[in-house]
Amino acid sequence: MSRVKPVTRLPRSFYNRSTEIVARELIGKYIILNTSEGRKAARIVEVEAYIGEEDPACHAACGPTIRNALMYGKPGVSYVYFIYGMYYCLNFVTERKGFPAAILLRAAEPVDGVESMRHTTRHEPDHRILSGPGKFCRAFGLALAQNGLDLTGSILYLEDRNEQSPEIGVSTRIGIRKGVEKLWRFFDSGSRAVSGSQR
DNA sequence: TGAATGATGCGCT
DNA sequence: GCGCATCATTCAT
Repeated sequence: MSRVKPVTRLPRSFYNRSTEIVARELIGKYIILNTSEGRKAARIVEVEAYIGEEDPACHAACGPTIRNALMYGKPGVSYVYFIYGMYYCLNFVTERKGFPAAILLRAAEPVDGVESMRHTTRHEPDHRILSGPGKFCRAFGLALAQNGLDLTGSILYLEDRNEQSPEIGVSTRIGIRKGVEKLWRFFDSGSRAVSGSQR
């Protein structure tokens, strides 16, 4: 007798907790995007936490601005920003309203809609298509139009497929100049889709 | 296998 | 004007 594993959509209460805990638990969860183009899904294997005004690498380090206002808002919302003149990065807002924190999605493994993602990179094996925050957004077609989406809605949301938890690796964050010492990068140490090195 | 570099535009001071 | 939570390419070892 086979039992179907329960699949649950992550509720807002999941995001309304300590960002470090949420980031660690996001590894192995699934991100789903439904658009007129079709459905895309991927398994999250790498994230970074950006926590509060005391974190010099956090966009909220200089206090609230128009740009980072979403990080001060309610948890369970997407925060998309444009960087380096070419790339978008997707974040999930965490913690209570008024406390600015978010989790950057850095890498994932393609699950559904792989064909449409493959067109965004050239000569890459499947497990590298989503291996980087800019590459992920490009493959998923995410841009500023997807900024501020409610992750408890039906367009963009995360799923817990109740799989066995992967082995979690921890390291310093990548690509930042301030706040380098914080061990706030979490990844699935068994996944080839993790960006860069695994140390 | 790793380090250096150019492309590129927006938000902030 | 400067700096940036990047990527792909080039050049060096």
